[in-house]
Amino acid sequence: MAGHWLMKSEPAEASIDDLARAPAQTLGWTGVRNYQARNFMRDAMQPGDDVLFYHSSCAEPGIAGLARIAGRAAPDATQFDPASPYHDPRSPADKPRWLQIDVKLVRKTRLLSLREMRAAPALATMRVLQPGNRLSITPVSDAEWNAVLALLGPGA
DNA sequence: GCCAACGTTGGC
DNA sequence: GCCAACGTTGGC
Repeated sequence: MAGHWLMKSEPAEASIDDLARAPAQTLGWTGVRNYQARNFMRDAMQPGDDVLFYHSSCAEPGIAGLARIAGRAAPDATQFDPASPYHDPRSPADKPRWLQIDVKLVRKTRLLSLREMRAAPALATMRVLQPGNRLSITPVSDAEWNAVLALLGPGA
């Protein structure tokens, strides 16, 4: 069975609508600058894995759509771009420190708000809901994935 | 290896 | 804008 993940994005930077408008409805997930999240991309994420696309740091945080991992982890070019806010001068060119992975839209859903997620007992175990969690990529269990789909409702 | 200082995240 | 939680840095 494919793995499941929740990936956070600030909609001001990359929203579910940006993903829908992207060529092949696919975006490279760049800008991850946390080792744990990078290691998920490098070691655990597989093409075909399911993704909950989560909007963070915005007026209505929550799950905004479903997506899928569309490739393998590869060096994130923004780390070598001095003009990028994600530039990392300490990353060796011959041994890139940061990775990205392609994410392809499955479909936009209704917004499953953070408030609604917190209110759902079936989602209480979700990593993203744990106090103090800041990871931008977190694993999602089969049960959590199914519970999210059930909450999204028919047609989701 | 410790740990204080600092920067970032992200909901509110 | 606030602030708590967390990760990273760097001096020692």
